[in-house]
Amino acid sequence: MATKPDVKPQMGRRGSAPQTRERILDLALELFTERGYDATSLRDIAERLGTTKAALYYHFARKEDILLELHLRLHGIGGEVLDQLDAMPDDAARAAAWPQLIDRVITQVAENRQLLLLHQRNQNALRALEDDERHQAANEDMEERFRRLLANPELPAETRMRMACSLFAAMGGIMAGGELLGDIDPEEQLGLVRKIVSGLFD
Amino acid sequence: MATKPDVKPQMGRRGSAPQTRERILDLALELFTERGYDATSLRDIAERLGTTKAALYYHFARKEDILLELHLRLHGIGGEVLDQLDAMPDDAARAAAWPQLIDRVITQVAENRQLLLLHQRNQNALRALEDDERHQAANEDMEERFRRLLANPELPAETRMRMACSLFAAMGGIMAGGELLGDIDPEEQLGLVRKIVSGLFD
DNA sequence: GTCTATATTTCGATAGAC
DNA sequence: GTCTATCGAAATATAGAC
Repeated sequence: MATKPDVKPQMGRRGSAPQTRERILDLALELFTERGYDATSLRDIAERLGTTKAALYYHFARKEDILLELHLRLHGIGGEVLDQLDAMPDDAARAAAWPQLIDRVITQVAENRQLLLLHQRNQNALRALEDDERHQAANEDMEERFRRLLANPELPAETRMRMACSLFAAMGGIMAGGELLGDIDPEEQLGLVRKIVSGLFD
Repeated sequence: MATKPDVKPQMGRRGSAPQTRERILDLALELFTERGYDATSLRDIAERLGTTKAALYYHFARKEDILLELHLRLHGIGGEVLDQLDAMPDDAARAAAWPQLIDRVITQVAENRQLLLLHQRNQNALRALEDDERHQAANEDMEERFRRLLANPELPAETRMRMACSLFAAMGGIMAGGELLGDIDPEEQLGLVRKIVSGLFD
């Protein structure tokens, strides 16, 4: 019940190998996104990292914990935007503020593209993680909170659908732009998405 | 090289157990979508189907083949729409016809929601399938053909981004509507999405 | 902190009876 | 067409030396 029952390695005193944990996470993020969590073995990670499976187990007790830590980074992303949402009196006010919210979401999505790719391509593994104990707290991820808002039956149907469509248009446009519109300047892409999506609220 | 090198069981003459293959596919579609292809073992499928792993291997030589067959159903969906696209002279004409195309896509998506969920939640497994021989033909799935069109650098950037955003808004709205807007009549949902997305082309 | 070696489990796939 | 039984490979995870 203590706050920190197991102290993690975190960082060694000197420059020994303090950032190994980070290197594992970065590589895992890359591999989990491009071939999927289930299809990525610890052996894959260890090999490409130039170490062994056992070394990974020094830093993470279970394979799940690697994905879990990446999931926590994901939680951090929407925090600012969602706290802003929670501060509003009711869902009607939230719906009214939607256009400004989408604008911030676009920024956040563009800045955290790879983490969102991880989420998008490993929805199943992440959901299994949430069902799997020791994860109750901080379970409030962006998706779930959006879901709750859109599910409110007291808002007009058209309002709700418009919120959903604009969210998908914004996220999809930014996410897909990276691969499909590679010849277009990223900043220009952001501007285009903002302009196009804003057209949904006239 | 023959057209049908291996004759599949298909259907037994009488009512013996002709639809076993279909039952496997239906259950696999359900399990693959809700827990993922990699996380679904043949034992899982066999158990919930009330049979054994070995029985599955009579109908499908490899686990991959089950996913492959479901993938083929997916190919069939967009065919009509995409043939219509191919019949046009150039990408500029295709871009001009985009609003009508989105309208048909909305219909198709709504009618094949679960298959599209399978695709969305198993992108990695499906991509691995395509790299994995004996799948060269019919490799023209909807996604790839859309991708090619949107990647054409000769179209104006805004046109391309508008196409992308409208596609995501339409697909996302329909797909998410099933879970988020369950209290709203599905037909009304379709109408709302059509109306909202059409606002992107004014 | 990282290694070698191994335990343990599970999965995909096969063999052969019925 | 379906079963029992089993093989072989690969994965997660652990033990213990350094």
